[in-house]
Formats: sequence, C-alpha cells, structure tokens
Amino acid sequence: MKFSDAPIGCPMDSLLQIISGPWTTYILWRLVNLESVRFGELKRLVPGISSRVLTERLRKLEDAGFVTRTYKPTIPPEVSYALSDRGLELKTILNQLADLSIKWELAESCEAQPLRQELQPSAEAPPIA
Amino acid sequence: MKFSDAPIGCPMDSLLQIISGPWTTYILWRLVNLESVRFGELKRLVPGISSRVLTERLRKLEDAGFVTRTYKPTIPPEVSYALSDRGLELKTILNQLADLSIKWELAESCEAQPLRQELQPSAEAPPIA
DNA sequence: AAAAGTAGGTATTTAAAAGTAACCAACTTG
DNA sequence: CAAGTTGGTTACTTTTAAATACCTACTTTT
Repeated sequence: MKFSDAPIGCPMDSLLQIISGPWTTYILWRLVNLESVRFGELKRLVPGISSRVLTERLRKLEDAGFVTRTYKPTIPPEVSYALSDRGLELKTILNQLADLSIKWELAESCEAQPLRQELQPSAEAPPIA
Repeated sequence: MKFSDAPIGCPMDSLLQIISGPWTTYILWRLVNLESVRFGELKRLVPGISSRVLTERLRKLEDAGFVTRTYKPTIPPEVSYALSDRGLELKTILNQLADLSIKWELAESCEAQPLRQELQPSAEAPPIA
C-alpha cells in the first residue's frame, strides 16, 4: 500500500510536507532572513539549485500561502518573493527547530546570510562551443 | 548538481530531514501520544505501512536519538519503542506545528488516538495455499 | 551584431525511495 | 505435529522525484 493511499491524515504531516524536503527548507531559511528577494538573487543564494526546482518549490510555498510573489511586467520582468504573514508566523517555529538542531549538533553550522558570492554562479546551460 | 552535493548546511534542514517524510511524521505522532508501543502494535496503528519501512524509520529515529528501542529476548521476542528525552523535547514543537496546521486548515482532522481497529491488519505474507 | 541578463517552461534521463513478497528462528498452543 | 506468533531481513520490482539539457522573448550592454 502506498503512503498516499493510506487511510491516515495528520495535521503535522500536512504542514511538514510543505516546508520540508530537498531545497525547500533552505529556500525558506533564506526568505526568513531576507525581506524580499528576486528570483535570480534567490537562485544565487541557493547554490546548486536549478531554475526548474526553485520555481516548483516557490509555487508550492505560494499555494500554501507562506510566500508572496510580486510580478512587475517591466523589461526584463522583475519578480520578487517574500514571506507572507502566515510565513512570518511560521518563522518562530522554524527558529525553534534550528535552535534544537544546533543544540543537538545535527548540523555543523549555518551562517544566517553568507552574502559573499565566492562561488561562481556558473550558467545553468553553458554554451556548447 | 545534486542536492546532497550542494555546498549548504542548514540546521533546520538537518532536523526536518529526520522527522519528516512519508510515514515518519505519522509514526512520531503515534509515539507522541503513547508512552511505549511494541513493533506489531505500532504497525497496526500506522495502517498500510510495511515492516521494511517501519523498521527503517524507527532505526533512523533511534540513530538520531529521538526514540529508544527496548528488546526483551523472550519467545516470541518483545521489542518496544518510546520517545526518548530528546523526543519529548521535540513534542512541544510538534504540537505547535499541528496547531498551526489545524488553524490554517491544511488537514481536515486527525484523531489523536483512533484506537479502534476496524480495518483488518491483513497478514503481510498470506499463505500461498 | 553577438552576448548576457531576466524569469521561467518543457522534455528526457537517471537515481533514490518505496512497494511487494518471501523467508527466518524459536517456542507455544491446538 | 502442524500452525501461529513476533520482529524483523533480504531480494526484486515499481514508482516518484530530481537532475540535465535546452528553449522562450525582450532589452541593454559591449
């Protein structure tokens, strides 16, 4: 029997499904420490993520109401993401989780905003020749 | 680039990786509401899960120090699982997450302990003939 | 005139996770 | 004496998610 077919519903699980998973948590962590970020900047702040996954994750967070998307139809277009009120409410709990994780040494360390960009973004699709 | 190769470390993520994911959250939710459960009973309380996955998840939680495993070499053997001190500390946050999820109506509802066993456990490997 | 930035979308491949089923030991009970 | 109980393990298959590569359209910069 698949998990999705299981006759169970769990409030905790519904929420964790949205905020956890590869990349998602890290994206949220960035948004928690930034007021507003543009797509490209966020991509640079999450080294290694692809546009495809970043877009998907942001949509999921937006659908759940944790993140707001602001689109300006300029040329080039400007799209900004930020935590919504709901997202800010979540922030408290996320910080508690981070504190416990550090206390228990589950992760080595994590700078809040390592804004230095030493590693080159390296174009997603480098020219063939 | 794979997520696991990404040059990022995030305390929140390290913790969420352990407590979230299919089945895991639901197992934890059971353990939060029970003092101690035997393997078979827990399996019955998480309808649809296979021994394989239940074992794997319990091991992961045990390795992270959230759950204790007590083995009594009787015949048949008796193995009990319970939250550790660390697990009990987590309980507070898990309840906050559940509260927020209910508040935001991310899940319909979830009984704390639906102990009625209407659905037949249906043997994992039924006899061939 | 070519290249780069902007915010993604689409199609295909691949790797990880989960599902399924069978099997085990050792004793107890019918 | 055969079947049931308990707590798993092992091997194999299927499903799902993520990675990879490439594309769009428009503008500014070089």
